[in-house]
Amino acid sequence: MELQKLRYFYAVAKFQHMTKAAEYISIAQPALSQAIKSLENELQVELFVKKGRNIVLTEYGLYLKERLETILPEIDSIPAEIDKMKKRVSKTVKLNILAASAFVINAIVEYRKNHPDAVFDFEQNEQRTDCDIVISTNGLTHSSLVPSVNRCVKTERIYLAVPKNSSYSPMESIELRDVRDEEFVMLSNARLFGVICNEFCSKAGFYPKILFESDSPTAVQNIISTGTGVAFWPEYSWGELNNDNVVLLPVKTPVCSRELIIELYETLPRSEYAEDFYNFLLQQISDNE
Amino acid sequence: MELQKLRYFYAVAKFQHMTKAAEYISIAQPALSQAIKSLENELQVELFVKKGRNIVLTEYGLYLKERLETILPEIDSIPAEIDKMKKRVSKTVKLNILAASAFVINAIVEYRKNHPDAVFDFEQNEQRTDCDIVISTNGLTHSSLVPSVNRCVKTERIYLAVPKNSSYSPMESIELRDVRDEEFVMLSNARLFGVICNEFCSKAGFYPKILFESDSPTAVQNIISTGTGVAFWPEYSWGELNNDNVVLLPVKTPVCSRELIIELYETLPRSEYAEDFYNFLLQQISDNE
DNA sequence: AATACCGAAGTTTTTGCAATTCCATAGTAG
DNA sequence: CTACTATGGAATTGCAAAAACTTCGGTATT
Repeated sequence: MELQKLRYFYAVAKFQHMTKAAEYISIAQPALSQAIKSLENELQVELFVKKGRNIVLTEYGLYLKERLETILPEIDSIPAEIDKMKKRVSKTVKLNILAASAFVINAIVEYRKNHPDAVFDFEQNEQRTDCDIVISTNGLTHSSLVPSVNRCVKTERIYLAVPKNSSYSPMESIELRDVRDEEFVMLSNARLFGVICNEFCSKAGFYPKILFESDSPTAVQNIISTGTGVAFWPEYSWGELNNDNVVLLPVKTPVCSRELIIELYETLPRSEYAEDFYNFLLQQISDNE
Repeated sequence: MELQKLRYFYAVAKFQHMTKAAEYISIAQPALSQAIKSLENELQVELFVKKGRNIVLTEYGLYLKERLETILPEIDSIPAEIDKMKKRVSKTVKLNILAASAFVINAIVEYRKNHPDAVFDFEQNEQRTDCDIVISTNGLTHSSLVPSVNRCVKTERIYLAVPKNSSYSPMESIELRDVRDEEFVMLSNARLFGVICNEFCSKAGFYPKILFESDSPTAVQNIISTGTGVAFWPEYSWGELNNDNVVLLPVKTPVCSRELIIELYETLPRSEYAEDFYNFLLQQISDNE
């Protein structure tokens, strides 16, 4: 019961005519006769009977034809579907964003304005290695099996966000130890960022009092803007800060920054937009400076 | 996209392991590798990727596997279904009953008491030629393409049915012309039988007055039994007459009879019960005598 | 005479196997 | 902790068997 024979059979069943069917599928007529006979042999059933010098379907042949009526289109749709998938996949950029997710999300939104057919597969997974673009930081040990084809290390300054109505807001910059008694808002799930910030504080000689641990930069903004606390705010990672009630102050000492590592990989299948989006990301960072 | 390759692929997809799959489907591992590669080539897509020293499905492979999950069982069910059909068909006796249908129906009911799995395909169609058993009469021109393997011609006497309360009922037999003024009940749809009966009357020198034309022997019985008419009643064709209000009289002149021709054919596929039922039919006629 | 299916012989393509190679992991010793 | 070795597992190559096609000729139907 090979598929080809079933297709042959189906053609003959439709034409009810060997020669025409053979012509249709572009093989010699004896080959077709043989194929049908071998199929009949396999099923141990007559599929056609001679009627005059033509042939007609038997009860069994009719049944087989009806079954094939649904099965063959089903099978034929597979290559087409896979082709569609291929197209979609080639337009997909696989991202592994271990840091600076909000920044990348903004970049994606911006990028799609000019490339509306681009698709982004966005993950945060230290294990995953088969991505086009990985963004990590100096605290992370993301080890890919293959070397990146391009790699950019960007120093990201980390500001102190203070409420506008606080006494700090008019300052140009600040010493971190000056806010040692303030209450801090920290990101809970961005643990790595939390670790770094704690290190800053310990360099400044204090251990921060935690007012609130939140999941989202937005929540951090909201809490700061109530005037009840301060927070560290990374230059790029959380996107632009556009809240009139919060002010970002550079920290004089200690040096508050971290390294953003943006890597481009050659994946298979080749992603059409990967390299272009990589360059777009770097440009976005430059524009922010 | 041959079915075999798809099956091979499916095995590999299930095992996620070439060698094990090759063992499972009983071919050598290189053959399997080649088959998969050729499938990948046809679809222009990688179906597996190496992971360490094993292989795992790609996105495309996963999709193909899921599709096959429904398609393969669908195809595999076909031979089984055809086998079932074959069994059923072999137990079917194809009848073409151009005369004596009631008689045959009784025989079928009787026969199935001893052969409950026998199936009867009962038709009345002068065109149809691929039947196991054909019953016709001397007035019919049923011409099959092949000669019958067995043939039995039986003379069927045709009685005159009269009401029990009529003056004819005590007689042993009757001259047809004696009932020339009676009103007749004729079968309308059994046109051939009607023709014969009209011939009998014309031989007897009269044209019968028609009281009623009916479709069913039962209706004929009912009408006769009201005492309002007489009718011709074939010896076998309409089954036994068991009605206390009607009496069957042999007709002395003209000779009232017709020939029942019962033929057995060799059909393909071979019907298991055809010959046996043929003999049963003949025996039923003998028993009636 | 024309149409249409079937059969036989020869050729090409596909499929399968065996031996081998290549690669990645795991184990082991210095 | 590095390096050498063993092992598991897939890919490559070369060759044999089987399947599928083609051409040519045959036979039956109209």
